[in-house]
Amino acid sequence: MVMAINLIAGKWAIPVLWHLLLTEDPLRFTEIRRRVPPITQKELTKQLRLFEEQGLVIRKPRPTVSPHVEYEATPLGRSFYGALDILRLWMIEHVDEVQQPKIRNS
Amino acid sequence: MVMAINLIAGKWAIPVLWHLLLTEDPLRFTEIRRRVPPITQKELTKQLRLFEEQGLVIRKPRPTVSPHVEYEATPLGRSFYGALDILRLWMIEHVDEVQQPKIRNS
DNA sequence: CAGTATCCTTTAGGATACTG
DNA sequence: CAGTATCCTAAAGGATACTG
Repeated sequence: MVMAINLIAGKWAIPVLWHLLLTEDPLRFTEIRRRVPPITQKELTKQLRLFEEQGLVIRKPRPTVSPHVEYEATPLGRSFYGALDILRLWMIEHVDEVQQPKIRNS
Repeated sequence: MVMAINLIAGKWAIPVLWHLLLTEDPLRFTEIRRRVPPITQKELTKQLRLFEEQGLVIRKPRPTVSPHVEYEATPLGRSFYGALDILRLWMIEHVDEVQQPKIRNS
């Protein structure tokens, strides 16, 4: 459980993965960046490398005339859709009941 | 979705919440610590305060002869059980497919 | 276009000592 | 027993400049 949560920990993990799960098609680096503002190049690169290492996402360089790189969820990545969707539904149902902590104390 | 994940982000959030969800009974501070090693007093206090602020857990001081404090999941906290269980089941099913990243790069 | 490299600030979290 | 307070280190993450 903790391991599963670690996959989607980090500020940008869910937004990035979610966009890759919402489409059948691969997305280009720049396109992901456009859909997940305001993520920086550094953080997007880091997150994609991490997903790739973990096997949730596959990287596909396209050495065409206008060279670019596409990213796509693997079957393992796609198997995570249900868990994310449960979290999404829980949030929709309970968002109003959750109190926002003044400071995430320290 | 991101909001839901933030509730259970942090190193000790899931272990602490899970133990409170697995029992009907309130748990004492020291009992939680015993079940979630090796959490420090500081981190357990911080996490419980955070859950309390968010409305997932309720704090019940018992001013008895041997004074102590009990913690219990609220109905809102208990409503999170399903989401955590999905993550648990996903992990059980896919733990072997996930590659451990060498370094959680930076 | 899709990255690296570097510098910097903020936050998380551990260790330890102390207290009503 | 159930905390605070303090100090410290490590990790996360932002900003910016550079590159094959």
